[in-house]
Amino acid sequence: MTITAEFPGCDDSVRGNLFAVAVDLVVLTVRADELAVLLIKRAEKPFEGSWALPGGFVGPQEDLADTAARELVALVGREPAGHLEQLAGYAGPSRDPRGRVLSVGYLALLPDLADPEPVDDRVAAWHPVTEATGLAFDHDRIVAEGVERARAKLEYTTLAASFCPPEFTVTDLRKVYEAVWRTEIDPRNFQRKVTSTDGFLIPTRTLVTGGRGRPPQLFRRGDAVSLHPPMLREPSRQ
Amino acid sequence: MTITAEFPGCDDSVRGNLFAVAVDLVVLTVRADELAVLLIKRAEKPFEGSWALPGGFVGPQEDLADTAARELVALVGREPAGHLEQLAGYAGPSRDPRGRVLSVGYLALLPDLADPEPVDDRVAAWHPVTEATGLAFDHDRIVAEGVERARAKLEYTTLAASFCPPEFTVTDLRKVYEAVWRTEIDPRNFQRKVTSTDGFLIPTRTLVTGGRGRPPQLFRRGDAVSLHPPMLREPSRQ
DNA sequence: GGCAGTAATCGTCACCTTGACGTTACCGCT
DNA sequence: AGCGGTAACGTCAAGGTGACGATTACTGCC
Repeated sequence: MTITAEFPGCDDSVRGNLFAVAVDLVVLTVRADELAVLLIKRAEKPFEGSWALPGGFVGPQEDLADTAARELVALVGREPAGHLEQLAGYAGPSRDPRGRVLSVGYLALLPDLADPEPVDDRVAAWHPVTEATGLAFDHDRIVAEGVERARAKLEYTTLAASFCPPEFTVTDLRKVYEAVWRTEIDPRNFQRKVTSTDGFLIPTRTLVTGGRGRPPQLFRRGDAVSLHPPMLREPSRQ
Repeated sequence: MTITAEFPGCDDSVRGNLFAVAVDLVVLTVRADELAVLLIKRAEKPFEGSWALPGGFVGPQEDLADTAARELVALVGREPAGHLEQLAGYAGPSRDPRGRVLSVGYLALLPDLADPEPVDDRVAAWHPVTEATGLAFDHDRIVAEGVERARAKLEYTTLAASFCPPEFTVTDLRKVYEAVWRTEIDPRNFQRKVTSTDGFLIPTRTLVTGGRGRPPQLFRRGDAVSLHPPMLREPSRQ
């Protein structure tokens, strides 16, 4: 197949230097009080047998966000309730031994789901991010940047609720923060902060009975997207 | 030129759907108390005569950051003192009529320079961001995202100093914030904030004489990269 | 030199947020 | 009913910030 018909007006250096473009997903969730990333075991070369981010190539009529959404649906089986945003592009000249591949990382934050089904005969599994090292390609770096993006965004957005099911308690939400930041947060101060922030949480006036202790209230996520003022990871040395 | 030799192990859908990859620069500076972006007048189709972001294709052995740095040097003539970071990837199927082109936006924050020289016979000029509309391709959107990134980063980083020359006064720095945020800031509170933040500003103990009023002190930027606690654009309705 | 003008710098105060931590409310269990 | 456990509410001091007054140190003019 020749491609010289394309890119009229561009010189040969462009036509001779084309890229395959893939989208790689950093799908994060909170499982067992730990931040976890969804990985797929590679069944073919290169990096056969290694764990890698799920991903795929961008289709002929697709935009990047389309590809990311399509792959996310393929992974979790349905239109997910969480959050999806672009991370960055990665295009090191030797990042893929098969040829010149540019990957666009996408970050997805999802509620904890059942164990994932195999995708295209490849094993998929959640891994705590602390143990997700030695991945294929440059996926270690992409995971690291995704995790750092998630950590930072919890500070000044309400995205933590994306890790929660449609209805959740304040404690559920606090455990998300504690898992993502790997810190402990005072439950009383946390409750004051999130319930006093306009539009973060909508009380449903229903209680969760059956557990030990005083039954907590259920909340739904509100319309607010940003936290003003933010909730800072490292306190300002007060 | 055939490309079927590349991408062993990938199916034909990959080989038949390759992208040219370009880097587009959103170069921002503060001129005349306004945030301005560096644009180039296109001399060829498509969008002949329109203003566009400076950019170019990624070379065979280049990483994206290499391309961005190379183009920035070509634009401003020398290794610049400011800041350069990746914005995002843009790959809409019809964003370039010549073919499938993925652009990776890079954001550069520079001190105010002399009027730019023409680049490759194309006119280059600073435009206030408020007037930078109707650009070629999807560059309106890329500029908007770059400006928003810059606005957000001034809140919680010391990047505002990237808009300043090596030595600058507190008022210079405040005018950067005011230009980028399009707000007015109380000079006394601003001075207290930036001079009390450890590592933001290093006093040079030299004064600028010749102007009206009390001569201000000159500062250099310090090692700090983040602002803790941040300086928020919209006050928390105090 | 003395004075007004101007801008940088320092100071003050009230308000808000937050960290630390005590107290009360409401459940299941025995 | 008593108890343990968790949720929810209250209290207080410390620190940061907005609003704004006061002071300082220069230039330019008379």
